Amino acid sequence: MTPAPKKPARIPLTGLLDVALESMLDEFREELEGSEFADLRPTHGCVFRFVRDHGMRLTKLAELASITKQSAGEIVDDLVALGYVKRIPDPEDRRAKLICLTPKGEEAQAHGFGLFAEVEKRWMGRYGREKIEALRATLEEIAAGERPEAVPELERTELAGV
Amino acid sequence: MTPAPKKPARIPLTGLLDVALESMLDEFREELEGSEFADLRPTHGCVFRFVRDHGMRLTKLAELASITKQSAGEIVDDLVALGYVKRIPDPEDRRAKLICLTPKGEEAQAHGFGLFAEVEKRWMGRYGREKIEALRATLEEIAAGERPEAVPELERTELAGV
DNA sequence: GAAGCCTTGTCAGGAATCCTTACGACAAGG
DNA sequence: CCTTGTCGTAAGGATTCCTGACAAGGCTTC
Repeated sequence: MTPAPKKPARIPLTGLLDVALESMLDEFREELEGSEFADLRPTHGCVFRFVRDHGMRLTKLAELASITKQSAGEIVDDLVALGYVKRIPDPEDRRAKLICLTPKGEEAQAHGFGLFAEVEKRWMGRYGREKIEALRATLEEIAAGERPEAVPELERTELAGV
Repeated sequence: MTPAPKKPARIPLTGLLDVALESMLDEFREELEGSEFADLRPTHGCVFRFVRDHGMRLTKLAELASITKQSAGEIVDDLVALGYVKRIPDPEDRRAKLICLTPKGEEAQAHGFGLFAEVEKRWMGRYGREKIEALRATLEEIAAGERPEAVPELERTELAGV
C-alpha cells in the first residue's frame, strides 16, 4: 500500500526554479522598496546585473539581457533620467556609447548585491547552509554551461581556479 | 597568489536561477514549436501548470499564477478558442465556473510534462544525475517552504511519505 | 579613396501582457 | 429581505517588449 495509487508525475523543474526565483525576488523587492533606491523598478535590474565598472555598450547589454536594443535603450533612458547611469562616448568607436553607472548607480548596485547576499544567508538559515551552497555550486555549473556570457564573474573565478 | 586580486563579489543566486530557468524553458519551447501544439504561447503555460483533472476556478488559478483574475480570464479565453480548455458550471456555486482541460488539452499537458522530463534527463547527462537530483530535492524543499500552494504535487508526496 | 556592407543606436508604430476600476450575478449571514 | 462578500467579466490604461526603418559611423575591397 506504500506506493502512490497513481503515477507520481514529477513536477517540472522549471516550476520549482520559478517558485524559488520569484520567492527570492519578492524578498529582494520588498527590501528594495524600503530603501533609498525605491524608484528602481524590476525592469531596471538588467542594467545593474550586467554593467560593470568599465561600462558596456547598449548592443552588448541587450544581448546579455536577451532583449532588443530598443527595449534596452528605453530602460537606459529611464535610468539616465533617474541619475543612476550615464552614456559616455566609446573611445574605440565613435558610433557607440558606453553605458556607465554614476556614483549613485554604483551605490545602488552595491546595495542590491548586498540585499541579495542577505537573502541568500537567510535561506541558508532556513534550508541549511550546505544545501544552499550545493544549490549555488550546481547552478553555477549549469549557468557556465548553458549561458557563460551571462555570468562573466564565473569565468574569472574559473580562470583563477585553473 | 591563489586568492583573487579583488573581492569575488558572488553573483546573486537570482541570476543563476534565472539562467537555469530560461535555458530550460528555451529547450522546452523549441521542442514545443516542432510539435502539434505549436499554437500554444508561453503565457498559456500557467493553465497547464496548475489545472488538474477535476478543474479549477478562475480565481484560484489567478492566485496560484500570481496574476489578476482578468489576465487569467484572457488566457483562458484564448485556450477555449484553441480548443484546449472548456468552462463548465461549478456544481457547488452557480456564480463560478470550473476551468477544465479538454481531451486535446490533456494531451497537450501530458506532452508538455513529457518534454520537461526529457529536458531534465538530458541535463542529467550533461551535469550528472546526482547533481540534478540533489538540485531537484533542494528546490522541492524550498518550493514547499516558500509557496506550498503552488506545488500541490509535493503535498501529496509528502503525505504519502509520512 | 570610393563603393558596398556591417554595426551602433534611435525613432515610430504596434503587439502582448498585465493592471486598476467598475459592475452584474450569486452566495451567506443576519 | 438586506447587507456583505465572492465569482467572473468588461472597459480602459500602463508597462514592457517587439518589428521595421533609418542616419551615422566603421570596415572591407577594389
